[in-house]
Amino acid sequence: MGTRDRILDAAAQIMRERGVAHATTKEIAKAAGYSEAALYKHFSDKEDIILNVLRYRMPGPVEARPKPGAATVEDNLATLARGALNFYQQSLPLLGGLLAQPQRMAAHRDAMSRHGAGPGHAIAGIAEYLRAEQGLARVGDAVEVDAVAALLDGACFHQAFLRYYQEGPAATAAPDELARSLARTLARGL
Amino acid sequence: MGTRDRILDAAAQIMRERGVAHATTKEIAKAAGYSEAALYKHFSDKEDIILNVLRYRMPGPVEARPKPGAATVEDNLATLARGALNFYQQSLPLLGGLLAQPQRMAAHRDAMSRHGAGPGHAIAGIAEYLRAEQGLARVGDAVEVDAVAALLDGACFHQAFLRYYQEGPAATAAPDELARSLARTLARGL
DNA sequence: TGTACATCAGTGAACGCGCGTTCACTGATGTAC
DNA sequence: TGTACATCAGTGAACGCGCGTTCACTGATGTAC
Repeated sequence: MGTRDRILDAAAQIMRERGVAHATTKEIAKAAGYSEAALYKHFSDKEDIILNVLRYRMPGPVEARPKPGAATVEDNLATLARGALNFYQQSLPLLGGLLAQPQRMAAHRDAMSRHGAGPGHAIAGIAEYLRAEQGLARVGDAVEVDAVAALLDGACFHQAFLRYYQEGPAATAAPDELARSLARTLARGL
Repeated sequence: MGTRDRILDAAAQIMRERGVAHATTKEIAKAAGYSEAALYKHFSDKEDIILNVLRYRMPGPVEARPKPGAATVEDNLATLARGALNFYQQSLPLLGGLLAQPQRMAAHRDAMSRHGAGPGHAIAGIAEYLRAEQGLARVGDAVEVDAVAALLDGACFHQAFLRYYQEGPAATAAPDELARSLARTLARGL
């Protein structure tokens, strides 16, 4: 693993565990095992480090996309909810730093949209899955799939936020029953 | 209006419009129309100012609690959604600053819980309303009202976040159709 | 009414500190002949 | 094989800056006699 990666890993870890405010050049260098000066051999400035963490150290998008037609729709929604809860629980501490500085947020947003990623992307994925199920007649045609996706993803985002708020960086994982009850409730209207 | 209030107003405005990172003693004092030294006649330190903003300059909790039994449940959910969207859109910029510093978050959480307030409080209000409707047989007994409340409030929180992320501090209000489609979709399963 | 003193909101200027950043430098590795 | 030079990752020490904070002070208002 190269120096560059080690620096990004160190910065990401500090941001996650102690918040962006603690991610100073001194702390990042110390955690990475280099001098502060070394940071500047690999990044143009500190902002460059932070933005690269935000770009390349965000947890990957949810892996397990359920197959339309397989299992039950309710179970699949629960799977999606579990993935979203997990994703948001990992990425919130990094996103949090963005909110503190609207101008950094703008830089991040532009970088992400060129990337085709960013928050809100998950909603599109859930809606896409639901539309496929609509094609298979397992979800009613009158169902507003975008609203369902917004409800499910939003609830997961909010729950992740609440857990982070209440327990801090070391927050425990949300109980599996949460994902199931959200899916169960939404499935009633499909 | 006293000096103390003017200082808190100035700090709140800066935090909302430019982020906590810009809420320095210099900027706060300038916006309030006093010297920096004056801040210390009214607050013990800067942290004290920030925490007081978080406590007393958060938008008030949602005002319009719909009456159980009146109108339709769906309309009432839409009203609750509108209130939540509005509330979160105003308070997110302030909450954002908390996420950047877990230790400040802890201080805020303790202060809020002693207060009986804080994020997540809205969910309890929505669930309470739904339970009342259950008593009136306008909502099925099998409905998990806590899940419905988590979905509705979570979606509003998330949408407010997405708008803030995409448009910054001057984000426009969410379209009314959003609140209605969320309510409509949830009402299908009641 | 006048005098002497107390109180207190607010100030200008300075302070130390930690931050991000840059500097001249080192020492290891590669390369030309 | 040995010598001379180039390259480059990484360093220790210093830099300037903006931050939060404190200091001695002012000037207005109140109060006792």
